[in-house]
Amino acid sequence: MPTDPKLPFDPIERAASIWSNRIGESTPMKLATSIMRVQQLILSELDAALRPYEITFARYEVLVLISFSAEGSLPLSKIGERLMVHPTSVTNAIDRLEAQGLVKRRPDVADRRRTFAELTAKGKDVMAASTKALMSIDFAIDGLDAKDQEKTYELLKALRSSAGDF
Amino acid sequence: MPTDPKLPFDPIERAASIWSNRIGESTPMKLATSIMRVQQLILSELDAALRPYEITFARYEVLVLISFSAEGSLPLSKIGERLMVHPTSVTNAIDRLEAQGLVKRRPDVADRRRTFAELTAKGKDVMAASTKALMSIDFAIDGLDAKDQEKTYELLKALRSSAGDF
DNA sequence: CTAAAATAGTCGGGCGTCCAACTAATTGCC
DNA sequence: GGCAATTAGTTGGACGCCCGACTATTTTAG
Repeated sequence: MPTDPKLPFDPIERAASIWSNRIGESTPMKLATSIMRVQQLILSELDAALRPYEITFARYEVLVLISFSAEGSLPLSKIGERLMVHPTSVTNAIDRLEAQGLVKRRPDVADRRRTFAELTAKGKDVMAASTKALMSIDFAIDGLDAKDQEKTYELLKALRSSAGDF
Repeated sequence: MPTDPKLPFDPIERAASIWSNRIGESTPMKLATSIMRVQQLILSELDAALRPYEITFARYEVLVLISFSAEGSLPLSKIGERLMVHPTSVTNAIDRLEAQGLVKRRPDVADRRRTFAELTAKGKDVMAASTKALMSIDFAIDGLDAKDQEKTYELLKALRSSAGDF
């Protein structure tokens, strides 16, 4: 496997160093891939627990968020802001939830650009039942004790805030 | 917001407890959502750094993995196994990489079920250049010092292994 | 008071991930 | 040896996420 002589390093060696743990070096890429893998694990568990209710974790979050609101409804933009997802992702989620009869769109008469989303009776039922299901699963996160969970959370919080994520 | 009397708890209160930090309680869901957010942040940074090379981090990982192999090629099944993704994700990634001329499929004459993927010259060039790019970005992970990175990694490793992820 | 800028939401398209189902080929077992 | 079980890869479809572009409305500035 010949190395391009123009390059200031051996690409193979360099790439290998991303994942291999060179003594005394920090290995950000190793951590990055680990985070991605853990995320995949957790999301898969959550989605599996929610499958009987025919919703995903993404949609579950939307349901919970709406039910939180004082008035029982939320403008779509607020949802996107709180969940930190793109506006189009909110449109997509609300589309599906509405098609399932769990959520209803309601225009804002005060500001006609805005649209509220509110739970239907069925939406509230599904939210309650799926919350119960989520509480009872044996969670990957539970592999850590409460103290380590807290420690991990604090480390990730530091990471996020230094990345400008509030 | 009336609560369904059939339910053994107030769904709204219960759901709220997922995210709010009740004193002295472990909050696995809070950690779960934090992990998902961090993953999103990191992946977005990596993909942005790779955009000039017209590849994503998912495809970058495939390139690196193939270049690692002793023979310079890898059966698709091995790629999926190492990256811990579904076989269809590998097919998808290799399809795109092949369409870009970065990878070539080669049938295995010994076992005709299998297909090897190997880098083209262009694939090697892109791998080298994009690796260089990834090395030079200011990474969200760098918000933690080397010691905290290691600590986080160890915590996540414990989490993964207890979830049966090897 | 009007024109420019900002905000809210949607549509179309690209990408990655998974699942179910299917074909082809190889292994294993009786 | 021959048929069942396993393995490798693909196809089609569902979902979530983002981006760019676009419409409609409201704010803001001159």
